[in-house]
Amino acid sequence: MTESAGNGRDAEAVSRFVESFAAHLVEAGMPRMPARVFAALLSSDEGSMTSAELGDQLRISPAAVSGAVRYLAQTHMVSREREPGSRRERYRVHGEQWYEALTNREAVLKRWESALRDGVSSLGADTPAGRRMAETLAFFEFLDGEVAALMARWREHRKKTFGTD
Amino acid sequence: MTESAGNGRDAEAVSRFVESFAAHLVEAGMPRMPARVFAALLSSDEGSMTSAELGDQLRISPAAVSGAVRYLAQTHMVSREREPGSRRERYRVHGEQWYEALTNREAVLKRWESALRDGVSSLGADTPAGRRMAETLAFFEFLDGEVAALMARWREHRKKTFGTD
DNA sequence: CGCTTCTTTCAGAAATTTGTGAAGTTAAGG
DNA sequence: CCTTAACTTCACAAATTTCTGAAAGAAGCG
Repeated sequence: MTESAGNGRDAEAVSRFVESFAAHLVEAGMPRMPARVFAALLSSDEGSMTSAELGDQLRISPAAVSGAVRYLAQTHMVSREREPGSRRERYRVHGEQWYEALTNREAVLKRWESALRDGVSSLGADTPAGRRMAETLAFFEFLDGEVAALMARWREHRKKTFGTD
Repeated sequence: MTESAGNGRDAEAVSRFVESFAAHLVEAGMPRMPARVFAALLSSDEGSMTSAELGDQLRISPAAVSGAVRYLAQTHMVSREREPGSRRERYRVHGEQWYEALTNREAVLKRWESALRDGVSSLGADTPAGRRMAETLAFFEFLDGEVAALMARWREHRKKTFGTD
């Protein structure tokens, strides 16, 4: 049997997956440590781990965990919660909502739109470059509306498929 | 008047916009030089520039232009074209299609799905972590289908708004 | 063919990013 | 309060990335 402890998981395979998944996140622009920590959390059965568990599994210092977790919390990909009656903290992935956060660029889209508006006026609304910028702006505005609707459809779809709501 | 040459553009303002737009791209995960080059191209009236023009405007070496352009070409954000009867090359943004490229993750989505499938089997389809992974996978598969439809709606919307097709 | 103009490659310098150990801070539990 | 467990911050060393100058490589043009 390839399983180590009685935890019902092949630690080797899980670790490989964690690292490979983290690599994808890195490629998508996430810093290395946050990516590894996030992948580890996502692969945990509880969906949450303590700082010590993370440092232990990933072989990184408490400082690295701290930095990674700060990043993840700021970008709303994990939440921190205090273990009652202990100075231990748990970091948790919002179960099925993390990828919603990924697409829920809300604020991000707004910043892009604002930057593009600046562009249109810097370039001149009546120039070819300005028009190109205006069209890009229109695309983002369009996206803005579509994303919300798309996520609504997903929740519907998920409920039908998983019964999870 | 704040315009310098007779080119009808406030070079200062345009440059500021180029740098600020590039900064957004960097934040979104694009390397610095490609981002700056891309922003410059996007802000040009012709939608295309030569290597020399780019190096000149951005104050970077030919080597840097070369590297940036290679990146952009590989990711399909610009195309290279030879100026007929010259060894000069022009780099061009695909007008209104660059942001389609941004969303047209096609291959990217497939890679994620494949990684997630690995995850489900590494974690065990019957474990909590495995189920979480399976649901994420379902989300990406869902996205896959939605993105195409969304872009179709955009083209429709664009035609109505800009008459550009 | 060789000259010339442009682009690419490459090795290395410079800057940036990353992760650590160690000291510092906070808060639980006596 | 004091002790101690846990997390955070900070300065720095190490690794990585980024950009350049220089040299080599194409390709038009005579």
